Amino acid sequence: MPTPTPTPKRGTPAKHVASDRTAGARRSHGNADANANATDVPRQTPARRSGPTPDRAERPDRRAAILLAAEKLFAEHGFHAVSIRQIAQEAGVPLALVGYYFGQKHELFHAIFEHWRGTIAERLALLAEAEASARDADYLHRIVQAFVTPVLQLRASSEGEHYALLVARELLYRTPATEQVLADFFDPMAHAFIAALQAACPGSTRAQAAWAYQFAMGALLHHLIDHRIERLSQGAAAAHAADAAPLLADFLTAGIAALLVPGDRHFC
Amino acid sequence: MPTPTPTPKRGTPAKHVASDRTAGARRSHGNADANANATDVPRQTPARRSGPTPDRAERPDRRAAILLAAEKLFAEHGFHAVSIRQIAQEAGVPLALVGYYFGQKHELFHAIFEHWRGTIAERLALLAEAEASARDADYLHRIVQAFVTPVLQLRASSEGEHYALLVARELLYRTPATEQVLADFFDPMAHAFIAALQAACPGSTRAQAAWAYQFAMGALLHHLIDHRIERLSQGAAAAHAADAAPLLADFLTAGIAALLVPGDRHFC
DNA sequence: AAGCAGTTTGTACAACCGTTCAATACCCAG
DNA sequence: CTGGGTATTGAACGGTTGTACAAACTGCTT
Repeated sequence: MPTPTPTPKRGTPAKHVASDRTAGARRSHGNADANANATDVPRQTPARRSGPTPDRAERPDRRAAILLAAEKLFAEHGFHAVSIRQIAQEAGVPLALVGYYFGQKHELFHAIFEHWRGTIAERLALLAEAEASARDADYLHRIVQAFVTPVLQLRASSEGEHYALLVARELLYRTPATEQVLADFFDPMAHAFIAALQAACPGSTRAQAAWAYQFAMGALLHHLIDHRIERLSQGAAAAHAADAAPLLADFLTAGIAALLVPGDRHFC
Repeated sequence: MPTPTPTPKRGTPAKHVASDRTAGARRSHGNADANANATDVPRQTPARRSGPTPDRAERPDRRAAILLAAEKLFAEHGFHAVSIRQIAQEAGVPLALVGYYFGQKHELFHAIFEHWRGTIAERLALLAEAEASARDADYLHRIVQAFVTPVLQLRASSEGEHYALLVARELLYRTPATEQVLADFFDPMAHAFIAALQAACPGSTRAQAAWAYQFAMGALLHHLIDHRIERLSQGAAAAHAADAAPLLADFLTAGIAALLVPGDRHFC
C-alpha cells in the first residue's frame, strides 16, 4: 500500500532571495535560502510544540492541496504546459500561495517527488525481502516482481495514479530539475536493483545488468502511460487490467534472463 | 473562455473560405504539397510547376531549416518548453516565417512527423521482408530486428537523432496533436507488427501480441532517450554503443517469446 | 492589550507568448 | 516594361507567464 512520506510539518514557507537580475533593486531582508532542502526544518516556534497543532489540524491543508493539484496537472499535461495559475485554481487557493509554500516552479516539481519518497523506500524493502529468499528457479522472477508490483499498484490507486504518470512522462528530459530528482531519488534505487540482478545471475557483468535494468524500466514506464492497448489489441485488452501485471513480469523476467543468464537461448 | 480559436476575422490573405474544421491547416502559400505526395524520403523543395527554376534552387531552403530547428528543439526540451521565437532564431529566419510556412504551432509539430513518414514505410518494408523469410528458429528474432534496427540507426545518425528523441518523448501525452500523429503514422505500423507477432507464434491471441508489442515498444523508446546507462553501469557501458543493439534485440525477443510461445518457461 | 510569527491575499510588474497583418522584396511570365 | 504570385520582413496585437511585494489576517503567547 503506497504511503507518502510522513507529511512535513505544516508551515514550511519557501522563501527565496530576490531574483538577481534587475540588479537587486528590491530589498529582501535576509532570509535563509536553503538549497539543501531535503528535510527542511519548519521555522515555526522552536521546540515548544511537537507536530501540528491540534487546533490547526481542523483547517484544510492548503499546502497539500497545492501539491496534489500540481501532481495531477503536471502528470496530465506536462511541466511546461501547466501554469501556476492553473495549479492554484485546481487547488482552490490564490495564486500567491503557491509561491509562498514552494517557491519557484521547479521547486514545486521537486517537492512532489519529495512527497512520495516513501514509495521508493517501499520498493527497496521489497527488493531486500526478495533478496533474502531462496535462490531457486523463481528467484529472478521475485526480484522482477519487487520491481514491478509496487509501481503497478500505485498506478492503479486513486492517490498514486498521477504520480505514476508523472514519473513515466516527466523524467525523460535533461533539465536541472529532472536531473536532481533522478539523482536524489531514483539513482540509489536503480543501483540497488542492478546490483541485485547482477548478483542473481552469476557470470553477468555490471554493464549487462545495467542494460537489462534500463530495458525493463522502459517497458514498465511505457506501460504506465499506455493508452493505446485497447486500440492496438482491437478491443481484446483493457487499458490497465489486473492481468497485465503477470504478463509484464513474465516479459521482463524472460528478457533479463536472456541477457544475464549464460546459455539462455530459447527463441521462438 | 481563454480558448484562442482565432477567428479568421479581418480579411485573411486573398482567397480563404471560412470553413473551419479542426483549425484547418490551409494556408494560401503554395507548397502545401505535404499532404499530396509524401510517401517519400525527406524532401523539400518549394517546387511548383510554375516557378521553381534553377535559380531558386541556389537559395537556402528556409522551410527545411525551420523544420530542422523545430525538430531539434522540440526533441530536446519538449513542445511546450520551446517558443516559436526560439525556433526561428535557431533556424536563422525571422519569426513570422515560421507561421507563414507551417501555420499554428501544433501544425509545425505535425509537419515534422509528416516529414519523416518514409521511415515508417522503411520499417514496414523490413517487416515484410522478414515475414517472407523461413519460419525457422530465428524467425521471431528477425521480426524483432525489423522493429528495432531502423530506429537505432536513426538514433545513431546525425540527421535522425532528434526525430528519434522526439518520438520517444513527445508522443506520450494525450493531446489532439499527439493523437493525430499516432493515428496518422504510428498506428498502422503497430497493427502490422502486432499481426506479424501473432502470426509468428501460433496459438497466441491478439491481446497477447498487443501486450508484447507495447512492452517491447516501451523498452525501445526508453533506450532511445537513455542517458543514465553510463551512470548506472558505473562507467561500464556507453550511452549508445553499437553493442547495445543486439542486447536490446535479445531482450525483446526473449520477452515476446515468453508471452506468445506456449510452454516457454525458462527463468533464471 | 500589544506583539508576533506564520498565513493569506490582491495586485502589480516586466517579460514573453502565439498569432496576425500590412508592407515590402523577389522572380518569372506576359 | 508590367502584372502577379511567392517569399520575406518588422512590428504590433491582446493575452499569459513566473515571480514578487506589501498589506491584511489568523491564532497564539506574552
